[in-house]
Amino acid sequence: MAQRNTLKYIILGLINERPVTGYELTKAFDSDIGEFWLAQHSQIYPLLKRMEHDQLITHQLEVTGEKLERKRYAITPDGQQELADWLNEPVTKLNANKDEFILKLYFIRDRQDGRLLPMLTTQLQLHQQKRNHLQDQMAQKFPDAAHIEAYGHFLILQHAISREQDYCQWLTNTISNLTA
Amino acid sequence: MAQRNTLKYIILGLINERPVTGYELTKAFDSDIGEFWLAQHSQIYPLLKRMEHDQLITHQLEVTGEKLERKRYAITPDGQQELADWLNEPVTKLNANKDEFILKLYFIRDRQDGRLLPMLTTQLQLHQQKRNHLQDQMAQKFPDAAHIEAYGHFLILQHAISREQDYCQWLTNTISNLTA
DNA sequence: CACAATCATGTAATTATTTACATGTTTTTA
DNA sequence: TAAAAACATGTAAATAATTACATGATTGTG
Repeated sequence: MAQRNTLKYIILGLINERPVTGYELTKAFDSDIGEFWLAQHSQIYPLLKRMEHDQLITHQLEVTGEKLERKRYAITPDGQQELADWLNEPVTKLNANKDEFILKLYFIRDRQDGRLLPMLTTQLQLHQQKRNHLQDQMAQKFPDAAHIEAYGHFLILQHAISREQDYCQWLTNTISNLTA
Repeated sequence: MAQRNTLKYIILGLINERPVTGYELTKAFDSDIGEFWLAQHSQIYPLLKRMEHDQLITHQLEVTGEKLERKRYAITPDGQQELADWLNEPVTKLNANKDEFILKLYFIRDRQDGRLLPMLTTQLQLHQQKRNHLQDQMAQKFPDAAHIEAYGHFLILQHAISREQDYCQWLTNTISNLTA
């Protein structure tokens, strides 16, 4: 999916919260934000370079120990403007939820097909794991429901949990219909 | 997202059901399968050519009227084998659900932010529309719950509806929390 | 202290995907 | 019957994304 520039805006958003390194940005996709977008370091580093060239961000070198260098990127006013423009632009079309399991399922026409049950149970395990992990994240990051700092972050985590819960429920129902 | 070959397998699966043209394959992504993967004709036609070269499919020319030619592709035994291999290979990792709206939401830290409510209501409308459309599809394609031909197709449509329902519910709850 | 894991940053090659360019036919509708 | 919509198939150029190649430093652990 060559989605127009989305990664650039995610990076702007993350850098806007606080100055970060390419390594930290890469890590961000292991966490909650990774539920809704993915990127590898090999995509991130060249993009940071381009964004700095376009004067959306700047960096400052940091050194740990003798030699280990790190570039900590900060957002510029131009970068903040572009981030704001993106945020203000309404989202009028929905992305496809790419899901390889669902596609395989589509091609299984026979309710009696022996592949169905193992596929569904494997998938249920995966989504239960994911749901549990997200619930742990919620407990860890938002222990006090009365004091939520990053409201958007809270909302998307809540949404991810709800989505996984729904996915698990559908799988569970399907399995029980099948085994009935 | 350069997802390994998924489109190839989707095409094999669709051609396996019945011989189809590139145009029909393109159209398939406007319908239910498009909830879980997307492709344009500019990706499909060259891929069909490559797949025929790899002897996974063959085509037969059809003519309508005087000149309008159409290539109707059929699957070969090699193609069927590759499709079966793909179907039997367990899906062990989940795709990210790319969602640009959710990403924007992530960066809105303040519960009082004026952009929040319009974003949420716009998004609710989109997902309600999608849910309604999918429900219409369900009624049209599977009018008789007792006689379901393509069980996998039925399941993924059910899942898509459930997903949209959950999305709408979450948005509705969020909006009502916000306006309370 | 040796080894493993993690930190840290890049580039190259390949593949996937989108957007734009390009052309012509047939069917439907006003 | 003229125009619009849908049918039908392709290629080219650009962008996005993955996988592999490449290197080295620091920290934690046994």
